[in-house]
Amino acid sequence: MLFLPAGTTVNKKNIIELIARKILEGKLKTNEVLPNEIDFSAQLGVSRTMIRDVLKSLEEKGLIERKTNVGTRVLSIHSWNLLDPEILQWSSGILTQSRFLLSLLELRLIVEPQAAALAAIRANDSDLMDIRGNFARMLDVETETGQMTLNTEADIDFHRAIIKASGNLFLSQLGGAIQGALHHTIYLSNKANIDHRASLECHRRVLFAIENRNSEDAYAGMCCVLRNTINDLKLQVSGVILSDFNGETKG
Amino acid sequence: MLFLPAGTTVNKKNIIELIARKILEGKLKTNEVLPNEIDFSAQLGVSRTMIRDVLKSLEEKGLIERKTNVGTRVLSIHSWNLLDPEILQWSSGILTQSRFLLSLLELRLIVEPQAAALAAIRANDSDLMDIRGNFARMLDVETETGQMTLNTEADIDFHRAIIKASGNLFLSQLGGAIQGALHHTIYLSNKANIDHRASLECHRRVLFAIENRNSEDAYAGMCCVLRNTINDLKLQVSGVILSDFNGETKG
DNA sequence: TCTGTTTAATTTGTCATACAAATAAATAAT
DNA sequence: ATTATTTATTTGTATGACAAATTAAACAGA
Repeated sequence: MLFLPAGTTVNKKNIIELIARKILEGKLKTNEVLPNEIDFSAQLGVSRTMIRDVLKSLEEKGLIERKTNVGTRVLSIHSWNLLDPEILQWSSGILTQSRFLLSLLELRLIVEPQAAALAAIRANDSDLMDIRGNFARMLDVETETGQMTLNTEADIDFHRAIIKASGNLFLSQLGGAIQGALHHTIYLSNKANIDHRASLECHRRVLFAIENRNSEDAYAGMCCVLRNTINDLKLQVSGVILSDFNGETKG
Repeated sequence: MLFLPAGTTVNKKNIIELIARKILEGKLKTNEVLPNEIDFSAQLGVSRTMIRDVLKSLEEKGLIERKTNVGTRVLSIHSWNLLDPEILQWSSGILTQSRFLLSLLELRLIVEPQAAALAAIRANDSDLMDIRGNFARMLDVETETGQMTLNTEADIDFHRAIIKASGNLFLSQLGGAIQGALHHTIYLSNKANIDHRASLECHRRVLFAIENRNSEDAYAGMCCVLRNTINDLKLQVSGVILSDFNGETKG
């Protein structure tokens, strides 16, 4: 039985998110069969039409599969469309699991330095203004404790602006996908309660490199930024990019 | 007025593909408004229910946007979910446009060498068997003209197996997305009617490197493979990864 | 004539119901 | 026991009606 949290308005978006989160968090397990459409709609107090719309959305995201006379089955993580921005946004619950989080950081390590290098080559005036502006906003910090903290939203926008400036259609899409995840890694990083002076300097280095059309340094600077993030998260990583997941075996 | 090609059965999948291709090929231009649901369903001879299902799919892929009393508007390429495997598969028509094709090759240059390096570290026995098997299949060539050609499907599977062996959840997803595109670049490459002996040797180098757990060489080998592809396509590329798109300006 | 408000028209969104198609499970026939 | 047939269940499609949202038109007032 699934229920919307009290006070939540019953609409399509909320129902989709409710079910999606249950699946992503593992409350609804792989191969588990959901109620049939009639019962399901009755349980949630909506029409079958709406439930079908909801299930269609979840199906397109690779979370479920529907078959006549079988019903709606939950698919495994290998079928999930992890790059879907909404999926990432709803994945806060599983982002602490190392396999997932490390895969994500690994992706960032692969993509973002190259994106920064390309941005150094291709960024136009508008792109530069965006990147510069977001860097400036990062400094708007409330120094309550005197410790150096950064503006999370500006940090995210900074990374996004660089990916956009890379001028690559597919990287831009990944940027959209990474955004939700960035939010969480940065959040976790901030929660780790670490002084971000070093990180800020790396960010500045990236900005300068892009402004000076120095793609090698942009690449190196972005590596530095990400290495800082990894250190902040106290994750054990090594190897070419990131080595094996702390001895975890693959699925 | 949209019509399905003669002989095509009228079902959801075909209608989705029909409209999607029209949008991807530019026959339906950005901001263009499609017929309302009633008229549209009448034109295609299906129910409004089905048209709504079709439009919902297209909406989730970022191709269109629906608004009350405005109708269904075609969105610009920046909203398209380019990483969706189906979108890539249907994009054959625009894959010859340099901006799109180069963005794609660039993505492969960024992702695949790193994936090969990771595969060298993490591939298990099953992964190795897959990679080895696909390489072997590449050699099953019909040497009609005596010229060296490769088995396209095996080639694709080879790349896919490596990305899968990287053990990274997100790279695997990209692999699925890249697959359709791989098909086309390899197709174009084959059409270029070039001797693939050199390319095959690079592939072999990647296989050996992964088998010997030599990630640096796996990385270098994959770069070699891709550089071959780029040469085959006779594309002008330079710079850190790939330089500016032959003087094209960004949008 | 211009401006702001109200009204009407259009289009998507939701609901209810009925039936078709597909498929798994139960049953009967050999 | 095996195979074919029937039956039941579940999703898929069709239809018609109304709700909700939003644009466009009509209109009133200055």
